[in-house]
Order: sequence, then C-alpha cells, then structure tokens
Amino acid sequence: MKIEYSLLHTEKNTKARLGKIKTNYGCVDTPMFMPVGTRATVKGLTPEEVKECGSGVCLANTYHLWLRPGEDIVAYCGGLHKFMNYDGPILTDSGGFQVFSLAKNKKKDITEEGVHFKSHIDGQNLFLTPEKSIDIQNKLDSDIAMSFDECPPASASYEYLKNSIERTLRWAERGKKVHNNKNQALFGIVQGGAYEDLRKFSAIETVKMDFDGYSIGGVANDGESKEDMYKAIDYSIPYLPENKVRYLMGVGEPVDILEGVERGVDIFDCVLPTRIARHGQAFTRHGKINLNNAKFKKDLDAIEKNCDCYCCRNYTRAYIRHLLSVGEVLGGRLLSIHNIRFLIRLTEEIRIAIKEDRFLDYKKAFLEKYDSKNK
RNA sequence: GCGUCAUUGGUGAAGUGGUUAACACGCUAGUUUGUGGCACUAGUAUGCAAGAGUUCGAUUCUCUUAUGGCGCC
Repeated sequence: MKIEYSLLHTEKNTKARLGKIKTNYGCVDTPMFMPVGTRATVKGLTPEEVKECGSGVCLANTYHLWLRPGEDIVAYCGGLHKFMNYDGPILTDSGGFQVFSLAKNKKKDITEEGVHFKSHIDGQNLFLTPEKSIDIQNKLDSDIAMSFDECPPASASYEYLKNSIERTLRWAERGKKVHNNKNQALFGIVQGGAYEDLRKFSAIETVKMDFDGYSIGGVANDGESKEDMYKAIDYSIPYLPENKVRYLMGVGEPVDILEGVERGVDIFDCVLPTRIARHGQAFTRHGKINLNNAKFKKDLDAIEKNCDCYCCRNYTRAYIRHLLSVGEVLGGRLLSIHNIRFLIRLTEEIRIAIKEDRFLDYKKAFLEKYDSKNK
C-alpha cells in the first residue's frame, strides 16, 4: 500500500490538526518533525539513535543518492530501508531544492525539459528531469516521494514565479505519469511565493492531479521574511484537501513549527537541528545556546535539565564544550541527538495540546519562555 | 670571561625610519530553515625585551642592561 492519512481531530480555536499516517513501515502521529538524512544517514547518528529521538520519518535526498552511490546500487542493496538499516518510513526529496541552490543561471539552466546543474562533487554537467527524479525515487524505494519542482528564491518576481509555478505543475504531471512504485506515495508541491493568487492557483491545480499528500514549498529560503513564510502557508492551506497530509518543506525553527501547526500543517523537516549541532549550538526552552561559548567551560548541568534525550541524561555542558573545542565528532553527535529530540518533543507536546484544544495556550507559554533569551 | 647572533600578540611568525604592525593558527562572539561545503561572518598587539640617545618622526639607527642560542678561552 501507499500511505493512509487519517485526520483525528482539528483543534477548536485554530486550524491545528491531529492525525495519523499509516505506512508500510509503521504508523506515525502528526504534527511531526522529520530529521534530514541527505545521503542516507542522519549525519553522525545510527538509525537506532534516530529512532530513540522519537523520530517517525526520516528524509533522504534524491540528488545526492543519484550521484553517489547511484539509485541502481541502492536498489541492488535492497532499497533505501535495507541499505541504511532504517525500518521506519523514509521520505525522499526530489532534488528540487538543489535546482534552487545549484543551478547558477536560472534562466539558462532551468528549461521546460529539466534542469542543468553542475555536480557539487566534481563539477560535471548534470541534467535532471521530472521523469528522472521520479524514476530514481522509485528505485530508492522510499515511502514518500516528492514531485520534482522548482524552488524559486524568495526574491523572485511575480512574473518569474507565475511562469515557474506553471512549469512546476507540468513537471508534476509528467512525474505522476511515470511514477510506478506501488508501495510509494507521491506528493505534489505548491509554490507561488508570498502571492495569494499564485498560491491559490498552484494549490488548486496541484490538488486536481490527486496526489497522496501535498507540500508547501519555496519557503524558508534566501532570506525570506517570516511574514512571507506565514503568508505562503495561509494562502495555500485553504485549497488543500482535509483528508491528505500537508507538509511544509524545510521548516524549521521551533517558532515556525508552531506557526505552521497553527495554520494546519502536519509535517515538517529541517536540517537545522543537525547542522547547528555540528556548529556547536543547541535548542533549549529558552532559545538557542552556543556550546562553544567560554561560559560553559565549567558548566556541570545538562544542556537542558528536564530533557529526556540520551545526551542530556548522560553528559554535561562542560564535556560537550570540550568535545567541540578539540574537534571530536562526538560533540556534534550528542548535540544532534539533543536537537532532534528537542524538536520531536515539541511536536509531541503540540499533539497533546491539540488533543486538549489548548494549542494557543501552549504556543504562548512556549514562546514566552523561548523569546526570553535568544531566538 | 670574550666574541657573535637574536629578542615582535596566546602561539608560529612577516615587516618598515613616517597614515590603522602582514599572514596563519588559537581565542572571542555571531550566522545557519526541502544540507555541495564541521562552513561562513566579524572581533582579537595603543604596541615590536627594558631603559636612554640620534631624528621633525623609531618597532626599524646608536648605546646600556636583561634573557636566550652559538663559538672561543
């Protein structure tokens, strides 16, 4: 089977939704956060550690796995689950984001047929099409595949966006046509920047194609303001069906997860918890802290006193600071575990709050604490 | 004891008689939102062993002292 989403409850005062997704690799509750494992690994962590964080779904990336080791190798090794030894659900991104980050000359490199890239590894010229992206994802055998879209920068003009979302719709159609993995869901992606009519058009047309779930894309990039991000969600959600999952791509910060949930988003993914971890930073209830800071040299507390993650149960800030300062990989590993657990715990608490129809109170309490120090 | 060469920030060091003493590391802080990049950005010696002199001006020249390396008795 593909996936099955059931909407269990909509919060009384907001659009926040409690739901459940059934997959071939188990059930997951929504709202939820998915850690990113671009190259078939959540950087530094074993699948057991990822699962211990409470993670339901894990991400992997079509573009990266296409280059190395290649989708045929992954297929030969039994598909992504077996290959990376992860028995939970896996979602693959389509490579659309790499169009955004790697195609240097948007006008020249992005054609109707597909997108020209330069490999970030050796600079060789690559060409990715909707058909190719879906074919790779079929072979990777993830549980959820994403349509190949263009993720335009926030600075894109109305005119550019208009053409872009029309092309993304045609790409979605082409991808859907060749998608042939019976065990894999395929999601459509809504684009349109912060323009109400473009989001509406993109959403309505994407929904017409009847995907297994829908994403809101093109947010949280290129210095986009938070207001624009929230607008993008607000303008897209009303046109998405109630009985399908809604995925806000690439988000993110605790604040944005709360704002997304309030607006009716079910799932999130973001590199932030693992990336900032490798750079020494940790999420806490009071905001982010930087464990590189000298003030933690003799700090014998856990990163967070009441956190139940493996890191906080066993290690002090002083020790983690030491690991970071001498460049030991364990520092980043422990912080990754903490940060992933932090976001997943946030979604766990959000689910309870939705169930009890007190999401706004929960959000307010969280933000009051979180804003009190650092953002 | 004599001669000789050195002495620049936390470290390794570049450099010049004249505006803000290069660079690297380290250190300090910040950034990071569908991960190309444990990356990026910024700050970090009011002073060039100490003192005196020459000079309009000295970290740069001269002398004395201190410390250290090397050589000779």
